[in-house]
Amino acid sequence: MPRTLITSAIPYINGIKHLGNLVGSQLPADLHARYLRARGHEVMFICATDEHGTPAELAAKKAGKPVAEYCAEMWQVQKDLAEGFRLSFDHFGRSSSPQNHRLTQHFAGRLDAAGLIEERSSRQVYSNADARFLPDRYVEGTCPNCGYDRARGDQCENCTKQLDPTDLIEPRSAISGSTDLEVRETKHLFLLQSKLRNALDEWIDGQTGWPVLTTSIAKKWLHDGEGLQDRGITRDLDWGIPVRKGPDPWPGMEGKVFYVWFDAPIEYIAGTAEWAEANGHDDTAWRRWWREDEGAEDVRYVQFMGKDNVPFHTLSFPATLIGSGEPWKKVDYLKSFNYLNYDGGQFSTSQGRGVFMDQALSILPADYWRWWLLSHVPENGDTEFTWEGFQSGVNKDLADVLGNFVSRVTKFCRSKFGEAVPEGGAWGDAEQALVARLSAGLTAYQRHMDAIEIRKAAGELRGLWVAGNEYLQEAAPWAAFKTDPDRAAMQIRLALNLIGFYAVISRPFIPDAADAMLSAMRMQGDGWPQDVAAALSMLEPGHGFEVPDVLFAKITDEQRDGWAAQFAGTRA
RNA sequence: GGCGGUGUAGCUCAGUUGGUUAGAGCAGCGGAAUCAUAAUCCGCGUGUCCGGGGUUCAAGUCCCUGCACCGCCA
Repeated sequence: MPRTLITSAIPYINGIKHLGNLVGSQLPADLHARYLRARGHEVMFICATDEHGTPAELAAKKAGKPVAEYCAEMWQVQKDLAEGFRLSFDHFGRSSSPQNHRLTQHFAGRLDAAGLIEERSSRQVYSNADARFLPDRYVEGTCPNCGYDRARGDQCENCTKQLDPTDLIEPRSAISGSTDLEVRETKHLFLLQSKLRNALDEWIDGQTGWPVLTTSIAKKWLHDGEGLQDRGITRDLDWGIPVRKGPDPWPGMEGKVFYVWFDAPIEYIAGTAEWAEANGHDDTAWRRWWREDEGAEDVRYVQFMGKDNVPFHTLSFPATLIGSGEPWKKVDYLKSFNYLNYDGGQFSTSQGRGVFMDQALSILPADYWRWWLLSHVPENGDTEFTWEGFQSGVNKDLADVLGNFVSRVTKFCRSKFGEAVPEGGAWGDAEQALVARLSAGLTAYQRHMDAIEIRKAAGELRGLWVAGNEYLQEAAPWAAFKTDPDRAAMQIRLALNLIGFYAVISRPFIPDAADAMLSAMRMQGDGWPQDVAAALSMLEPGHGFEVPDVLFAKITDEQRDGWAAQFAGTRA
């Protein structure tokens, strides 16, 4: 059985994600996981929350809660929303887990033993009032260049001049506003990525079939200017994974934690370890996915992420894995996405612009969003979300083409033959032609799904739905019924089978509707169709079914306009 | 400023290694049908493929250049 390891970029903990975040990693990853499971692969699909770093601390402070408590709550919120969108993670972990603590410390220890870590001193701004070091961007002051009084310590947003926090006039803490600041000497660990440049270069050269965008970003960072830079992997914070050398203390690093970007990708591995523990398995259960010397040599590892995450996944994380000197599984295929824009601008978490996951589920079922987002996923360029486009896409594809097909077939059968698959008649040329059409379409669909060409796959799937309507239109069982009831029975028997066929192949996109279709047809729906003719003969005459409720209610113009107005401003 | 991306029908987008009259969905127009969520099916596109040069027997597709928009980096 083929084995596939799938990870989605892990969402940051400080709030509910918007649809742009969802469509850029978790949702396409879920589609792939569901598809491969349906095709009989053994799949391990891991996601988690990314919990460390200053923004989490500040969000917790703003919420008036201890950061650990805040993260625990937000993890639950994000987990529930993921379930609401039917994201089928095998495990949704936390980067703050004990497993990640151990693994992150383990990797740091290995990297140090390999001579890849160096201690360096630097001078950073310390806030006495906040009792903490301030990252550059949390120091505010007046820009020496343009006089803007809210310039940040890394850059002035007004004149875009690159700044050092010590350049600022009248610097103050962005956290407390305190001006009681001083510059202190502090030591940090640096990962000597420069020493791994050749190894990374070789590894990337060995990858075939990666998108040009992915390899070009990696190559640029490897070779541009002075080449790959060494990277600080520790911070002066309380909330994070304490710096340790494996299980041992790291002299001189007391009170410091690892940088969030060092521990976050390791959570992919740790999350799998969390899965094992949660399910009562021992370590071999997760190591067979991650260690090439312990069973992972035949695993295919696919990552999903937005394009902004590509450098970390092509360079930083591989540097950690390669530098460890241990045979950890590295990514085989990296699928990255562009951005989803909202109605002429960007989705924005900080400005609350656009539709957020909780809001989306509060107005429409998950399948509506899944279908539209996946069929418009920004694979080749940025994509635009507009309420008009969403409405027409959903109404046409789901309500008119698929939903109505189910409705017309089941209702016609009920009125003419009753609520059971009718008997009589035999396939003719039209039915054979339909099988040929569906077989070709299914093959194309599978090819696109295998290649993770999501928009093309969605288009092909839609075409298969249309083919059913075309057949029905040409066969016209409502006309045949008057002159040749057996023939009408055969036609409608085929159409009823088609509902089950559609349910199975559409399930990765619209799992709830697919389940409703299967349930109405009283089918299990397990088993991907190997042979279309056989799949369309599964339901025997006499097999009972129900007419389901309307699968997809249409979005009205009033609803559309109301939502457009509701989400035009900022989030309450 | 450096790097990269994008610019194709009213809208959203496909267009593989350059090769016949540039495609799809939606919207629009016309028709068929009436089983169905007023749903479905069929037919209909005179587009400066952003502008300008160039390479070639042949360019939306390659090269140069200009413009517009968008990112990333410094």
